[in-house]
Amino acid sequence: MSDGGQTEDARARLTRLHDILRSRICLLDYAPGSRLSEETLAAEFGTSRTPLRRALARLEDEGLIQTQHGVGTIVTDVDLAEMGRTYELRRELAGLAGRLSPVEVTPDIAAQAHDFVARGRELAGSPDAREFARLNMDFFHFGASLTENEALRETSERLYYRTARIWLKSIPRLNLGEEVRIFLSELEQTAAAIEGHDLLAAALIRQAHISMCEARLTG
Amino acid sequence: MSDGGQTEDARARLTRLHDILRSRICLLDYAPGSRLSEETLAAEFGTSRTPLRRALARLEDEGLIQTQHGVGTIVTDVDLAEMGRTYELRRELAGLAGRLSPVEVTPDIAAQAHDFVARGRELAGSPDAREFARLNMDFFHFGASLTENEALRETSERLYYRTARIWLKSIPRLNLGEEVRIFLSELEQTAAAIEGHDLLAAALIRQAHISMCEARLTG
DNA sequence: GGGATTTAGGTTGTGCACAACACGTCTGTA
DNA sequence: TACAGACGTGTTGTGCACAACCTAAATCCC
Repeated sequence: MSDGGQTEDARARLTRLHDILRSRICLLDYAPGSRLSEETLAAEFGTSRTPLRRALARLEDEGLIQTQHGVGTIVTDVDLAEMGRTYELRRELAGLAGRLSPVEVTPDIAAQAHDFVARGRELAGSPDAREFARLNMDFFHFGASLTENEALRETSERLYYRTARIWLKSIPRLNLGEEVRIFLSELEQTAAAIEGHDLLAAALIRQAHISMCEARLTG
Repeated sequence: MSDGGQTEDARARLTRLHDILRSRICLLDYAPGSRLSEETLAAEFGTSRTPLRRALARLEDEGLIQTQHGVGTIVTDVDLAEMGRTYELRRELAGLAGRLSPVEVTPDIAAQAHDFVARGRELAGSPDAREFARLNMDFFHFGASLTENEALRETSERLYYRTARIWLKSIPRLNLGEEVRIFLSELEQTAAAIEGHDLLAAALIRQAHISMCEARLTG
C-alpha cells in the first residue's frame, strides 16, 4: 500500500488531522486572526474537503477557530479578560488533579519526570520559544496523565489548548530566558515531589506556577 | 417565507439541531444503546444528511453518541466508574461557581430562584420523572448563569449533559417521590441563600447535593 | 469628482451519488 | 446436519458539483 502498510481508519485520520491543526494553531504557525483555506488544507492532506471539515468542526467547537459563511475560517484570538477566567479555572483544575484519583507513582513515571528536567536544562542552555512551547505541551500531557479521572484530563486539555497560543504569543513581551528558568524550576520541583510519591504536592506546585504565570501575562 | 419570516442561519440551525438531539438523548427519548439513523433524522428536520452530520459530530465529540462505519450511530452508555469520576469533578466545579466570578444578585435572579421553588412544589404534588428531568435541567442552567466565568459554565454544562441521562435512567430504581422531595429541598435552600445574596452558600448547597445524589446513585 | 451599483472572484454551506463497510441470510457442499 | 462462502441490505464515510454568501474592485450615473 502507498501509506506504508498502514490503512488508516476514518477515526484515526480525524484525530490525526485535528491534532496536527491544533498543534499548528498553538505553535502560532497559524497566527490568531489568520485565515485557513479548506481547499488548500484538504489538498495538503490528500483528502477532499469533507473529512477535513470534520476536523475543523471539532476545532471550532473547541473555540480555536471560527468559520463565517462566504468569508473564511479564522483562527480565534482571546481577549485578556477571557484568558484570565480560563486561567483561573485551569489553576483550580490543576489542584484537583492531585486530589481526584491520582495514579500510583511508578519508577517509569519518576523517570519521565527526570527526563523533563533534563530537557529543561538543555533548553535553558539554548532558549528557543518554539522548543519551549513544545516542552511545555509535553509536560502538560505528562501532568494530565497523573490522574485517572478521564473527565478531568479531557477538561484540562481542552482549556490548556485554548490558552496555549496566547501564552506563546506573549513570550516575546516577556523575557524568554527568564521564562525558561522559571519553567525549569517548576520541572525540578515537580520531579522532587514525584520522587517522594507526593502527587498532591506536584499538583500544588503546578497550581502555583499557573497562578504566577497568569500574573506575569496580565501584569 | 415558510418558516414564519425567520430565515435561519447555518450556525443557528446547527445549535437548534444539536440542542434538540441532546435533549432527546438526555430525556431518554433515545435510550442508551439505541441506534439513530442519519437519513431518518435528516428527513425529520427537513435537511440533507450533511448539516445533520455536523450536529452529530458535535454530539460525538461530547461523548453522547458513537458512530461506527457500516454499523450505525449508537447512543452511548456510561459505566458506574466513569460516572463516579465525572460526578466528582462536577461537584468540585459546582463549588468553584461560588468563588470564581460570581454574578451580582439582582431582584430578577431572586425572582427566578423563587419560581423554581414554585415549580418544585407543583412537581412534588404530582411527581413525574420526565417533568422532574426538565426542571432539573432548567435549574442547572440557572445555576450556571450565576457565574460570569464562561469557561466554567461551558465545562459544567458539558459534564452535566454527560451524566444527565444516567441520572434519569436510575430514577426508577430509586424512589421518585423521595427524589423530588430532596430536590425541592435543594431548591428552597438555594432560594434562601440567593435571598441573602450569598452565592458562595448557594454553590456549597449545590455541591453537597451533587455529592449526596452520587452516593444514592452508586449506593 | 463622488457615490451608488454592478460585477468578478473567492469562501463556506448543502445536497446528492457512490464507495467502504458490517452483519445477517441464503445457498451449496461435504 | 454442519459449515463455509457468496450475497443482499442497510449504515456511515467520501468526493464532487453547485448554491449561498461576503468582499472588494470596477463601472456607471449624476
